[in-house]
Amino acid sequence: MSASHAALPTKERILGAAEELFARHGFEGASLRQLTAAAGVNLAAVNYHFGSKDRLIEEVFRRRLDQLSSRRMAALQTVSGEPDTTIEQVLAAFIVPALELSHDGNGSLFMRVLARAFAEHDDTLRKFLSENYGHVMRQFTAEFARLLPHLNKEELYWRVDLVTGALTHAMSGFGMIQRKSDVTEHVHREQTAQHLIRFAAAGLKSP
Amino acid sequence: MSASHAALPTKERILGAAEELFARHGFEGASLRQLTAAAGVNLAAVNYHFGSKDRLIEEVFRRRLDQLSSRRMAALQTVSGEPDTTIEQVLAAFIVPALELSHDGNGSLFMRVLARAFAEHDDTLRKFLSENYGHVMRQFTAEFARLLPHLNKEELYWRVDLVTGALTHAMSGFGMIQRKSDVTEHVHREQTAQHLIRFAAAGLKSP
DNA sequence: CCCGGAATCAAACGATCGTTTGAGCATACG
DNA sequence: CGTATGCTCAAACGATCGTTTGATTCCGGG
Repeated sequence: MSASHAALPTKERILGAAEELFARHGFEGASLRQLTAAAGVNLAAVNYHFGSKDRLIEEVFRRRLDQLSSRRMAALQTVSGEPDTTIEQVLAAFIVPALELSHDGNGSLFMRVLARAFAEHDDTLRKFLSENYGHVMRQFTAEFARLLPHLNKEELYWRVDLVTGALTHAMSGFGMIQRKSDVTEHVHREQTAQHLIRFAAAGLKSP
Repeated sequence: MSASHAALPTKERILGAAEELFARHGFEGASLRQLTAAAGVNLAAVNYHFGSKDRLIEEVFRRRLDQLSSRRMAALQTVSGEPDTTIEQVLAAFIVPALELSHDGNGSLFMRVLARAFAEHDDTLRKFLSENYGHVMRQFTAEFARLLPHLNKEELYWRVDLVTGALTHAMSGFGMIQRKSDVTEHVHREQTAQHLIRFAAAGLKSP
């Protein structure tokens, strides 16, 4: 039934199963025995290919965040710095790549993994995220600062922070909003993006 | 050093230590041995007083959520149903009690516990929260519906959901916003409430 | 053909988990 | 005084955790 038992190499199968089980049971809650069983590989394969469980966790993040960050930066480049750039365009550059991530593979589960990582307050993990992907947030914040010159630094940071909270919440599927069976996933993703962008833009623009 | 070794009864000491360690290490990450050691009680005391770790977790929620919910409902009663009720008033009734929770005891840690509970996607816990405290969210949503009659049901649900995400994010101390040393905690709490209310009100009112 | 490094495997390691047990202690009531 | 009752304690239970080991299988280059 599960397609992950296909001809994929062992490393990829472990990463896929890890993403799913970390999202479902957390980093401490998902054991390597559950994980390797789901991936259809031997228990020792994790330590052989990744060295330890912690390094496996890092790889799960790296695989998804590398493409997410580059897509976000690329999208931001095409709209930023212009005289007619809009808040909505910058928000779209931030949001749409994240929603698209849930298109391929089990990417949607990764947003739940990410939300968990935030909730866990794990200093090691936060440092890893900040060091490797902090420049993306800084770039977006700089563009928001340009488009909202009337906001002082503190106000701006607050609002960007609240936007991030709303996005993380929505993208990780916390809330009550679920896709109805009569809309395709593609349509649902576009609706989600529109709701997010409209809400966040209003909050950011508030005088 | 830790004040929790005072004359408090065993049950209270366990609940206090549990709140702190669950916030810091998660429900699965915090062991009963760490927990009872921090509380200065015997390992078996948890199972004696609470029956199991799961029931202890429920009690941690019940203790804080009972007062949070009743304070929210009381605050809502004083402003709802009037012809001149404002969105900001309803938001304040929702937000301020949560921020005040972090005033007494280690209540601030509880918001992190709550954020974790959302992130964990634990069905048992979500069912418990929904059954015992779902009526609060429903009451607030009904009042928002009255004040925003131009929004259809789906739009309203989306926006309330995004507001909840922003609040949870901010109140659990995810983001970069930290209290500066030159402002008292009381002032910081008022500033936080103002930022939250302004941002959320703008998002809700967006046409 | 054969050999050598990569990969997989079953099995075991010590540590730690939540829970249970039964003896010991306290305080209050007849 | 004797004895219940509520609570605490050290110790042990079986289960499960991440990790390591050493043997076995697989496969391409000399």
